[in-house]
Amino acid sequence: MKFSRQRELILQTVRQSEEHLTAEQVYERLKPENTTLSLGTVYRNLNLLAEQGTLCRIPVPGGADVFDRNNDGHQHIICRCCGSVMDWRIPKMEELDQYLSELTGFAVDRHDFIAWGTCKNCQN
Amino acid sequence: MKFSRQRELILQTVRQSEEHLTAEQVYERLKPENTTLSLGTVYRNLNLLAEQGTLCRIPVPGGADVFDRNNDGHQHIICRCCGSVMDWRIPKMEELDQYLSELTGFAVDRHDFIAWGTCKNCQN
DNA sequence: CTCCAAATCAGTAATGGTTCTTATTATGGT
DNA sequence: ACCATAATAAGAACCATTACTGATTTGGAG
Repeated sequence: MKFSRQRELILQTVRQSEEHLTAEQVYERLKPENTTLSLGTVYRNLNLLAEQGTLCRIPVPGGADVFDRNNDGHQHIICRCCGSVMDWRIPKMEELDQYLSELTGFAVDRHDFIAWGTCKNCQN
Repeated sequence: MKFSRQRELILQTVRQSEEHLTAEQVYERLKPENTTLSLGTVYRNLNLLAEQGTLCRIPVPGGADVFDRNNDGHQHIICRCCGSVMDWRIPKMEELDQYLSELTGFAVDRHDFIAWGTCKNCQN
């Protein structure tokens, strides 16, 4: 894998963000100072980094997927109202893959868990 | 909600299927004998039935959502290889929403859980 | 049964997120 | 400096899904 300025910028953008970002958001943040950057490049690199395990791609039913700097096993809670994505580490959750493999015969290697609700802010 | 022949056909198709079906698959099964049926109608009715709780819509990252006749709390395991979707009931999983609500401050009302792996058939 | 408003429909256009294609440019080893 | 390879920008293509349109069906009231 060759070094590329774009890939570095994209990785740093996700790493430096407190929130989870969509590809579009990464693009918008970088575009002003990198006028030739293209959205396709953002997607390609985010996918590469996710496959390689550097980042984590979180599928969001009904919306654009978001990318997370943390790749350790944790789960996500999405606010129906404002769309914010919160991380939460649910104990015993990693053991589930093993548990499911034994019981179902599937060779389970990962899972997506998304809880839906209303965040504290939006409850007011 | 008024009675409609189309809605009834769509519901029966999902109910009678052993597998989980995409909207497209429901459409393909009904189209031959219902030549004027349109895909939009299938989507609209599947959504209605899902909102109403009669069916369950399962989001499939990277593919078309599937619909399930069972709406009781259970989880899904998808084969990366053949795409088949298996149901599995994971104990204690319903309690998670309550658990998360207490800990995170979100008012959690549901969750999606999808495990990814290789089914027994495809392992050979 | 007939009339009518509301629900539903078929057909099709539009949307949005994402990937693919193509021709061009950057990278890093020799 | 040269060259094969990787990466890029730009935009077209793709796919699942929804939105829009004007026509049709439904079920209750008279």
